[in-house]
Amino acid sequence: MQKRCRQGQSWWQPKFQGRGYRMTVPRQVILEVLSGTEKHLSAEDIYLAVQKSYPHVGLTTVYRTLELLADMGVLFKFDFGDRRARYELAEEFQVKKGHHHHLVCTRCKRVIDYTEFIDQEKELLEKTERGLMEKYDFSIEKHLIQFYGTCGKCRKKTV
Amino acid sequence: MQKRCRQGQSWWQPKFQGRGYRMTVPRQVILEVLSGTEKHLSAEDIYLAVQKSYPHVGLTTVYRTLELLADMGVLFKFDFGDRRARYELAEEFQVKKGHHHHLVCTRCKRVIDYTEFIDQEKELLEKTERGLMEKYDFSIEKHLIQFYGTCGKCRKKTV
DNA sequence: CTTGCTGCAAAGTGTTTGCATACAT
DNA sequence: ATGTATGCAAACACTTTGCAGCAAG
Repeated sequence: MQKRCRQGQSWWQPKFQGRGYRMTVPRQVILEVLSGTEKHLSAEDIYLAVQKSYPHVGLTTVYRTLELLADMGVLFKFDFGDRRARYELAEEFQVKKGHHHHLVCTRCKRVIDYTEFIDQEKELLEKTERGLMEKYDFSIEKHLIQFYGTCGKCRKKTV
Repeated sequence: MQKRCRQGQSWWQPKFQGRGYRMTVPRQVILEVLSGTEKHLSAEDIYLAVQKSYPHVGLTTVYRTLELLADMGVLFKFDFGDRRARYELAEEFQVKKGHHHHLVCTRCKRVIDYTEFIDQEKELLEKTERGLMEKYDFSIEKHLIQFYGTCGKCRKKTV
């Protein structure tokens, strides 16, 4: 019933203008796709999703937009070991997901987001970051925590 | 003065035989290269190092050996965002480095190994792993922790 | 009207695969 | 002797780049 509101000025409008970038239709659509999912989309996933409503948008534009957004810190690029980059909107722009880390199955490449233990982690991470910044003269912007292993399904499959 | 001992049966000999794999010269040389460095080598780095003493060894063999070793858990494959995979011998086979994590400069891609706070981390990680394994029916084999930011040099360079 | 953005096609790059030969066990 | 391992060349798959036209501010 409810149609997409594309004309409405969203939170990202000022983010772009501030840097001299332009807000265009392809960029808006890509941002909407990223906003509307909880999955870890690849560039091609995004391209295909965009194609449904805007068939003329090219894969190149998707790549260029993703790079731009990553540079702006609006989204993060992940490598889960399946050869293609995966993208996820940064927490502050995610409606559906909060701060979480990843659990990656090394066999089927499935990725589970988990939010447990985040609070204890957070405390330790902040302490660690402060220490590292001082010792190595490094300004830390983000962290990555991932656990690798085998999911239940895969363990049952191959004995 | 001291020449390399290649014929000596090393720790990896039984590792290979146990699985029906064969110990060959290229594999030994690749393992030696990995053992003798503290750096995070790419496949090509390793290939070039191997070439110095064994010019006939091909890049393909390097890739295949690295994949084999990664499957065996003898080495880990990392992605630091510079488009090529980096390899590091697992702790138990590393002479020079103990357990550590990585600090990655997103500009120059330099990687610093740090060992601070590892003990506190370890405790928390173990607790987290136990919790996650139970909740998600996931057998965790390893974890990855990386901090991203900008190193001192790069911060000074571009204002 | 200026300059950033786009699509297309082509090029690039790290990595993988097919196949005949060589070699470890 | 048997089947794994190797090297070469070619194929792959994801990503990037060049360029002329388009459009946002």
